[in-house]
Amino acid sequence: MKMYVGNLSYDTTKQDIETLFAQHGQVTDVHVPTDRDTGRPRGFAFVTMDSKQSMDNAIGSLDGKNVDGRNLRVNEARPR
DNA sequence: GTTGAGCGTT
Repeated sequence: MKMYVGNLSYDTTKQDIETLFAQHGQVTDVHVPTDRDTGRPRGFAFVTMDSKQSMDNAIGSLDGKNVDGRNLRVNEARPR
């Protein structure tokens, strides 16, 4: 139950994401990768939820949502 | 600014 959250503002934190997604289902994990060289957020994140239902619900409600001046992109994550 | 790490040879 992993999904990709892209087009994030660099001001959006892990905490912000967790709060957003928790409103649509049970969030089990949030990961915000930072650039290995610059230490800067990369502008996207990964959220894991407890079920596909939660995931679909969150995607349907949050994809395209304007947060911090940017429209979120939410969909199922690709394999790493 | 669009698909995760870190160690250090998988």
